[in-house]
Amino acid sequence: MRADAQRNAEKLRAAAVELFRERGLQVPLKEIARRAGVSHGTLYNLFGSREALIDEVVVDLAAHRLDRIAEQALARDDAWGGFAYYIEKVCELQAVDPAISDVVTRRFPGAERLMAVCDRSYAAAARVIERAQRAGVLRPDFTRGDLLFIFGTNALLARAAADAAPDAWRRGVAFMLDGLRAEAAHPLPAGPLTSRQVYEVMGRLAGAP
Amino acid sequence: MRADAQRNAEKLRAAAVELFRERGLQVPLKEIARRAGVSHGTLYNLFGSREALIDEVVVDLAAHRLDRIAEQALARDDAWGGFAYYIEKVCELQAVDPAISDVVTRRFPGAERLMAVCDRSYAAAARVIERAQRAGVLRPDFTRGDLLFIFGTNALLARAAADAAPDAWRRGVAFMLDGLRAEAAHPLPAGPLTSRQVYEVMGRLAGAP
DNA sequence: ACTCAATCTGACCTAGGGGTCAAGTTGGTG
DNA sequence: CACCAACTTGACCCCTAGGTCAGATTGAGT
Repeated sequence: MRADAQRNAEKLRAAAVELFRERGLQVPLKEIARRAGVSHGTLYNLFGSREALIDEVVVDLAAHRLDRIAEQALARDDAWGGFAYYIEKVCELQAVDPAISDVVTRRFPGAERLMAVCDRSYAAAARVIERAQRAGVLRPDFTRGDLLFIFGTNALLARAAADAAPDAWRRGVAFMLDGLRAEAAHPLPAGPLTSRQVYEVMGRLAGAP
Repeated sequence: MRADAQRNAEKLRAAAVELFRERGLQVPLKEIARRAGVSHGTLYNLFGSREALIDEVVVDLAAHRLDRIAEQALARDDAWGGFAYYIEKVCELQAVDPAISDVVTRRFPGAERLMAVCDRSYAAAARVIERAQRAGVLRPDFTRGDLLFIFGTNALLARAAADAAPDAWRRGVAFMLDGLRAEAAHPLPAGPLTSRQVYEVMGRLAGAP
């Protein structure tokens, strides 16, 4: 790779990470190129697709932060505190960083590394949930799919409120958490979804056809 | 108004109500014209704007249904049952009818009659909430703004899940309701929003710039 | 049946995003 | 320093959606 290409790739990565974190993973690629000060043709030359760019620029960032949250959640003594910590921190991350919000929420089938991170994070979430359920503090009818829907809707709310009321999401999450405690549980009106269904719904929630 | 114009207006209203209820209030106007079998120019001639079309076609429908739900909620003896009924039924309506979902959610400043319906419905919701709070069954820190956010996020989830899992929204709403009971309440991490903030956020939640 | 205003149509304009590629520019090697 | 492959550019294509308007058409009054 020639030196100028190297430089341009670096400028593009920097611009991409900025814009992704400001406005989410769907920012127009042309705008990234504009901020980087290169032609959008160059962006396509060097990366080929949005997914490839995301894979290079966002994945490690997201992986690191999500792993850390799961780790700290599991490190807490009380299972409920760990569960609540996990949900709150992930939601906070979503509110603060639209890029990560989209990682949690959106399905990008083209971004392989990103999908791997999602899977790992999902597995960690499952551990947090199971621990809380075994301890009898989290309602037993709560599933990983329900967790994803919480994140999915929180992502949308937090983004919508980012300017006008940056903490608005906290109230919704708090209500939800109070409803997830084992002692608050009343029977659910509908059974759990298959992971196929969850996948479908998450895709559409984030703007698929 | 000439007879052919009358006929076309009728065809357009019929097509609009169909498409609005199938896919929400943002369906392309050209598609409505196509289904009505007229040119989109005619649609602009006869109605002028999307808001005007909505005002003619959706408002009464929505008003009637929303009023009925509020009425029946208030007719119930137990305040909690009434509150839960109200939320469940509105959310169900959102799941079943994307047009009404958008009425509840979206701000259409151009549609005067629609805004009036929203206000009336909002006032009815306030009565349901207050009654439940006075009875001590609904947590006292719950506000009308929180209710709108529930509807706003439910609208998005229900629409995303419409095909793959038509009842998915029920679980989320049930968790939420369990968290809204007075006896489930733990202190909230953030204070209530001003109505200005709620208005802003709802606007963006439904896709404003 | 004639006339003309009311009405309809569809080509055309805007703006925006995704994506491609011929032609021009330039890094770096012999 | 000359040369060529690597690289960059921006004009161009696609599409979707909103919106306008000159000219063709047609309802209905006489």
